[in-house]
Amino acid sequence: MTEAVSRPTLEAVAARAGVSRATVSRVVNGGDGVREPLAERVRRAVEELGYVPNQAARSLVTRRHDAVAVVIAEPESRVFADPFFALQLRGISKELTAHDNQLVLLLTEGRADHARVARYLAGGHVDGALVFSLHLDDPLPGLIRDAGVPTVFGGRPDWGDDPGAAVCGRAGEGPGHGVVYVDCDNRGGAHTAVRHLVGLGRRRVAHITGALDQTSAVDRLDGYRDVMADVWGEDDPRLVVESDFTPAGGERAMRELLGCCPDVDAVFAANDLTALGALRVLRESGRRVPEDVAVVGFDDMVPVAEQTDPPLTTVRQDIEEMGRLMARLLLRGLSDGRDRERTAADAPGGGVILPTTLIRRASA
Amino acid sequence: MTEAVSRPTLEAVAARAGVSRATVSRVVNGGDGVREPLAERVRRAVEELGYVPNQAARSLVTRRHDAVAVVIAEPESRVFADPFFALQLRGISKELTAHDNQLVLLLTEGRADHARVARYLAGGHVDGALVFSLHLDDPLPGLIRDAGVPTVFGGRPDWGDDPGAAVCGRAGEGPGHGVVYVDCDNRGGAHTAVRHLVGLGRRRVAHITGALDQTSAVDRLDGYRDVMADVWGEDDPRLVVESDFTPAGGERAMRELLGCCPDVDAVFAANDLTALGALRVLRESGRRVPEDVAVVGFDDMVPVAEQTDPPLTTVRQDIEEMGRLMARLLLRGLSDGRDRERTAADAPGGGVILPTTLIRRASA
DNA sequence: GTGAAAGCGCTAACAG
DNA sequence: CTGTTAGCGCTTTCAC
Repeated sequence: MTEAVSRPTLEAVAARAGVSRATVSRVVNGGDGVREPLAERVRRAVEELGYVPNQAARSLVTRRHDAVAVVIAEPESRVFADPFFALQLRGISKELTAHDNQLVLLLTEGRADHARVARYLAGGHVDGALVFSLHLDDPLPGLIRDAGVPTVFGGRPDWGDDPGAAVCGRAGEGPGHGVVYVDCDNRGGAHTAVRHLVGLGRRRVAHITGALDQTSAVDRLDGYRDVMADVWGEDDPRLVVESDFTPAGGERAMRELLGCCPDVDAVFAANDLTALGALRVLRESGRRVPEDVAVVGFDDMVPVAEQTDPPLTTVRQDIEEMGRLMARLLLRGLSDGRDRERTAADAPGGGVILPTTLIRRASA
Repeated sequence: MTEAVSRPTLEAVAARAGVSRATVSRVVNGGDGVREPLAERVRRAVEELGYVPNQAARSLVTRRHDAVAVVIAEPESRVFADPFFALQLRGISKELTAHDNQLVLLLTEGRADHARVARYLAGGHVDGALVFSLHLDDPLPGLIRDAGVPTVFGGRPDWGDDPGAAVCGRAGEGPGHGVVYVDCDNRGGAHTAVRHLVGLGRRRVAHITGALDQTSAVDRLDGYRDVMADVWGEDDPRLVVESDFTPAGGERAMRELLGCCPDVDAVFAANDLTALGALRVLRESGRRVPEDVAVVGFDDMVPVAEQTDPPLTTVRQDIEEMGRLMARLLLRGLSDGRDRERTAADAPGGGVILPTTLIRRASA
């Protein structure tokens, strides 16, 4: 384990280049207002000494860190079971990197970690935070809001704006005014999925929900109900089975469904993993997909959806883009905040909802 | 997006408690050598003002950051396709959190990012680095070594110590002396897998490799060859098919295998995802598993291995523990380095190899 | 035990 | 344009 070595300081570079510290600082930070011969001398000195600015010293005076915290509340290990989180992170990382910001990852395992995260955020280590508020009763969003750090949420927080916001636009001014979040159009995606099944001539369309303590699951359920009510006036409650976004949960729910409604001819699963479980049970029960029962998923986790038997028709959301967008929104907010003093009135609250698209494969 | 507010300083706390800044500093940092009545006054002032130390100021003088970088080189998106990386991160995060260290995540998408990472590490923003060196020809490990930051590698680097090191102990002094890494016993795990198949009476045991530009894949292949050579003196090269750790790759390889060696009666797949693909092709071809062909995987990604048909027999490695161990080793090295000046001689180089175990399910 | 004083390395007014 | 001068908020000798 190599030992860290002490780095040269601005002072050293200044001495070597025969200029003042201020001049070196100017060159290092863009070089505006330094005449070429001098600037070149400084650059050479920087090069020769292998000078790298000390970020701590810089932050101390600028009060900027060029770092953003990503907070992932993970009471259940489900987050790690599907690649959702990884894709999101990748999108975030790309955007942050493009703007020379670091990504500080804060993983929480439960209540005990909340205080730590709040303290960290309040401690002004980072310029802003990207928070995934996974569960409806999560106290974290509140704590974070109190910490007074610019924040963008991933997924509609339960106290956020109304979910029926304009696709790919700003949501209206709701109770959560001032809250910024990015989500996909869960409700609209569910509409698309269910309408597609209905359009296929299916009459007994069931829904296996996600974990209903997450807004995404609730919104998808609402979307399902919208269409069912629209088409048949009222829905058969037995066609809705609560589950939890996992393959095992999907299996369980599908079994329950076949038990109480053997005439089911279509299933809208809350996500691809759930659909995977449902497909397995359908096969076991001797049903053909899509001939006997059509199945639609949600997410379009490509490695999953393409590999199922038959390949899964699903509602695609661009997860990586969501991550990227969250980061972009945060960084924009930060630079806006720096350009001019911000008043409470122009806080750019609201949600950005990304569109979804139906990917037709063989299962429906 | 809430605006950040300015925090109280040490000075403010000192004023409120009626003591000097030095005293407050002492209390905040453990409180040794401050008499109780005073200390209590300070604590109350801290509480009332909601004081949180400014890390930048602290780092500037202590030269410590209590932060560790995690570098993940990800030229291919495969890293995100399986939960490997997430589990590893979780283990790391737990250990770092327990020691009040932050996790700075550095994701790289290609060569262009290497310089950035090297610069960041050299910039002294973090106390150490945890690096996953995924590919044999990766220049990153070298760059990082040059950056002079204490580092622990995840997975044996190609220029590291010899792979046949003692299980769960320190590896010998090889060419990569001074390099610290954590890996699982890839070769030994392969031995176990292949011996198990042989013990089942299988005579035509094939191996579908992982991406051979990663040491884990090479070591598993070597382990396979060890046993084959041991049992039959020499191996049939057609029984080894190169693949890439993905389900699609596993399918392709399995098809190739069935084409050239239709008499194959066992397959050792380089990981569970590969086994998944192989199982699919075997089923398609009408072969029964394990009756006609026995299959063993590697990793024991539980959500994958338990859900295959039939459930997968596989070599388990404790991924989360690997992450935790990497962090522990790094932190230990860091605190050792602080306690006393370190000489080159006592750099605790070497690898730590975690054991693997065979998990018997139905596929072999 | 406690306080006073001296910086850590850098940026940002302000002069020149 | 360039240099001089003050700190940013904290820790850490060093006196008392």
